[in-house]
Amino acid sequence: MVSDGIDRLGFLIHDVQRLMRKRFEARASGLGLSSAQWRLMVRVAKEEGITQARLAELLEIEPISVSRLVDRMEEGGWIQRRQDATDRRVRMIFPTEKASAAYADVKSLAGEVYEESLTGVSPEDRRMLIRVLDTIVQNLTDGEASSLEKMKSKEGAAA
Amino acid sequence: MVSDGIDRLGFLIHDVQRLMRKRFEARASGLGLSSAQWRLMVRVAKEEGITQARLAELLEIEPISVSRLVDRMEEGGWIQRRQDATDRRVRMIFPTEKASAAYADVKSLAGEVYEESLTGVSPEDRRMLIRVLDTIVQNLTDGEASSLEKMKSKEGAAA
DNA sequence: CTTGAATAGTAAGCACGCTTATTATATCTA
DNA sequence: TAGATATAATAAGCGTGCTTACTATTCAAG
Repeated sequence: MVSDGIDRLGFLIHDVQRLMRKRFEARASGLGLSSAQWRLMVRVAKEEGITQARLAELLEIEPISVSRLVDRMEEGGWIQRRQDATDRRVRMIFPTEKASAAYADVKSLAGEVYEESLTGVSPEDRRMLIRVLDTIVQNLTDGEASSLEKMKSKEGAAA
Repeated sequence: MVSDGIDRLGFLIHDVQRLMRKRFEARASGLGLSSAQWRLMVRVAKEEGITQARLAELLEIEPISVSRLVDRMEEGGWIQRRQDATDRRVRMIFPTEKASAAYADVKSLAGEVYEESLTGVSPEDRRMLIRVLDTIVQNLTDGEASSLEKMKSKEGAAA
């Protein structure tokens, strides 16, 4: 019954995440960009001027974690904080020239890691993998009251 | 070509790992046991008296990380360090009564998290998921010279 | 036996997540 | 308008990983 390895799921996911992060960071180490910083950079590239609070929502980490991540990325010259003219509480985040220049390179670097990870995995299995991982995220997100009201267009599937 | 979502693989794996860890720790918080501590406890349960160096190999973390994890677990009353009679460099790790008593409960707790994660996923897809994750681990482990000489019974598949 | 390399464990200090608490500013309400 | 409440960001301190450097001990040569 459990001999299909489901009892190893947590350990496997943990190992896969660790190994993928490790390999990505080994490649990106020349740039001085960590995987956490890359995740944030993707959001900033998609929405320049995004606030830290919004980043915390999207990345699903705490505002304080964003604050310190942004500290280090500002030091590293990847992003820049700017005041919002209408709300002085807010810091808007913009990518620097350096970030914009590196973006495509880092993205293809991430793609390489994914390809290497999936060597020998058929296209059907790849699709299924993504589908199952999406399902797991949904299963673990629903009913967690994740401080987001994103269940707008989701109905009928919840237990 | 990339519209199958493979370009999200890293983010997905990251999210799944984070959510599973979070849910596990929410359940186990009453016990005061983190997921890292649980991973170590499993190894100690399987091989009482295991050394810290061996734990570092099996968990694939650095010896210093084991050292501090063991510090906290000793404080928490989960494990006990004992001297090796024949080699005074070595610390052998033993589970405490408390650990042995909690083991089965925590294990079934982990099982619950896996079940909840996989709600709505067919048995075939579950098997495939485990198989693909195993493949990814192998893909990312081979050629990394992971300080382990575990490629004893592995031949013919390496690039 | 003594020197030198290897091995087991730890210390110090960093990255990135957390919880809890604080400051500054906006907004709502009485 | 004044006071309460909410929101954006940060501070302090912890857990778990890392790198680099160190101590203690064992083992291998000579």
